[in-house]
Amino acid sequence: MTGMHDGPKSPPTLHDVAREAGVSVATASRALNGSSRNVRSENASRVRAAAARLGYEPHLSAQAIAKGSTRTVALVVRDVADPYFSAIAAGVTRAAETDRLIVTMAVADGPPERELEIVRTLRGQRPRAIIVAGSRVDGAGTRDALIEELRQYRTAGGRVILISQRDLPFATVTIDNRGGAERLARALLGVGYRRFAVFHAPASVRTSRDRHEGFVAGLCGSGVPEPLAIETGFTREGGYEAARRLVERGFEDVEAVFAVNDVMAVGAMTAFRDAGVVPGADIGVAGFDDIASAVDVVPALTSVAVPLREAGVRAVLLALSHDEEAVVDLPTHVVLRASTPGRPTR
Amino acid sequence: MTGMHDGPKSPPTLHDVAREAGVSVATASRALNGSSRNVRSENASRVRAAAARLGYEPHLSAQAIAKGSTRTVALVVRDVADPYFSAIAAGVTRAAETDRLIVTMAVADGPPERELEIVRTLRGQRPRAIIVAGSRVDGAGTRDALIEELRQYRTAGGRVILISQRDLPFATVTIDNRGGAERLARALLGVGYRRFAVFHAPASVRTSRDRHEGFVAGLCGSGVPEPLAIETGFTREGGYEAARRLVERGFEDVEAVFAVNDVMAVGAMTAFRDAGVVPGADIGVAGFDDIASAVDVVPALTSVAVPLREAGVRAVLLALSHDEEAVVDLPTHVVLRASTPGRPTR
DNA sequence: TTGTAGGCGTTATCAC
DNA sequence: GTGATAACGCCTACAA
Repeated sequence: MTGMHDGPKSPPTLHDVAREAGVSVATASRALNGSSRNVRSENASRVRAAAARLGYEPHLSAQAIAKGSTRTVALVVRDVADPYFSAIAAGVTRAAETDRLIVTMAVADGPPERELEIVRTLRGQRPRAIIVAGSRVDGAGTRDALIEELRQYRTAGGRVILISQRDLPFATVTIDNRGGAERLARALLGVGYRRFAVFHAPASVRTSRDRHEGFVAGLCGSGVPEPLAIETGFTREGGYEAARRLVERGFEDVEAVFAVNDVMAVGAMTAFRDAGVVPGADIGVAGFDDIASAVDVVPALTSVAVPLREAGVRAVLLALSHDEEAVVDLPTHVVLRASTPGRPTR
Repeated sequence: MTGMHDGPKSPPTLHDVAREAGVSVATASRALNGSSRNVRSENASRVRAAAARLGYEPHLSAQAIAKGSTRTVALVVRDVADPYFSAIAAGVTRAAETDRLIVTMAVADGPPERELEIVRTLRGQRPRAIIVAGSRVDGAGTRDALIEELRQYRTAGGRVILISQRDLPFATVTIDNRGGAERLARALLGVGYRRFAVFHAPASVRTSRDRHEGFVAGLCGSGVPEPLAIETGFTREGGYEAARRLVERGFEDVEAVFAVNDVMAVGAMTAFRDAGVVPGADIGVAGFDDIASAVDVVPALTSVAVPLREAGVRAVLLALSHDEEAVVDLPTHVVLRASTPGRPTR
């Protein structure tokens, strides 16, 4: 019996491995991680064997401080559970894995100041890159502070990648929100709708604003009236609420609604149904994002497909590149489905 | 002009802060992190001011190696984009934030060996805890290796938390899959269904097996025939596929199907519709998990609600506790909706 | 209360 | 090729 109460044995160190293999730490280090070639192959295998026997795993923090750099990428999202962000996160983790990067995740839901605070503490990790998805960098006074914080991080050698619109001096993966919404408007005009409502979030949500503006732009010159704008939350409940309000107001001739994202659109469809209005038949509904469930909802939701996963992947690629202000533009495309069967052009 | 090509200035260190404040590193360290009280308040504020001026942020890796412990929690999931896992992840990040923990995320989709490999490299981070959600620890030969790996990690002072079934000697957050499925079966019997099909994943997926078994158990003694079991993938496509097969086989009298998770159920409903079979009316459909969209799908999906977010929160709490094999049992409850309006008991 | 010095686990620089 | 040894940025006795 070797002792019944050993307590937490601390993990084996490189030192232990070296001793076990009968070589110096330097050699052990080289055999396991270093530029490999310069160690006698017999010793190399001795070391590897010893490492395996001991269950040695290099202490990443120690490596980080010795090498002066980490293999960590920090991802900031507003809500992991939201399909929009989780799709991006999936892309990020996927790409990170192939490049042996570690992904740390921070959630910035609270107020905008919170986002600033998060980025600040994130810097403590000394990540190779900070990827900010869907920030409300737009928000008032904190905006400048956040930019300053990110800039400082960058001059300290970090990479900043934004997934949003290209309006900040950082590498950015943009999603063609404006263009997509514009094309969606044209497509809806094409199937005969003439009178629209737009369910949008407050103007501080840049994504919402861009999609809204794009939609209006797409209607331009068609001679149809300005769409009815209803402001609400950027969430499923927001969409539900807005639809309820539209019903209460008696529709005001609206034939189709464009909700600036799919979860809002889905919420709206449910609200319509709850009010006895049949989406698709009584009123057209379109969203944006083309989330997975768009196709399983009834009627299937017309939307604008956004390569979210791809955005995550590209963000990591940008993180690895060295182009400080590179911009990757991701296309979006309209997907017409049963929720907008169209109206006869009278 | 101070030089136009400064290059990446490395981030300020505690040393810099100390110098700027005119004190020793030790004092600076104490003022910023240490037991605080024992430093003259004037010096303390000097240091804090200097830190703020320089934009200093402590190097977490350095702290980790100096203190011999991190504030990191590693989360292993099978797919971030899956609402099941993203809900758990949301809970984990939420709880981690209130405890100022850093969450790193790893995705274990590939083969089971991949999971082993991931846990191994995760150990390199020396995280306080490794939380494994929905692992297929069941899978054959790698199972023992994985257990051994986790055990090793634990004896090295790490905490292991599993979110799954309680069949491994580690702290576990359990979800009452069996019980939930059992009660679901009874509820469906209660509204009059008598002939069932179960869409389930291969037996190696423990969650699927438990729900399947629970459902069968719930039927027990009611005199209804053994449900028709159709094996398929644990995904939306799997559900679609299974439904298609059931339709092809002419239903064999099946009045309601139980898909072992909601995304499968949703896929199944779409498949039924595509085949001209109206879910709810022509055939009952029930799922498990009660994902957010269950209520927006048509007809609204009968399901078993699982406190996924809560599971994530509790996992972090367990990570902070010191009970090595604690078990937290999370209840599930049946939610009957329009997808199972019931059949007359003839 | 403050500073000095040693140590944490690695890597990198030098001699050998 | 290999082995001492000095970093890396921080914390923490210990001493002053």
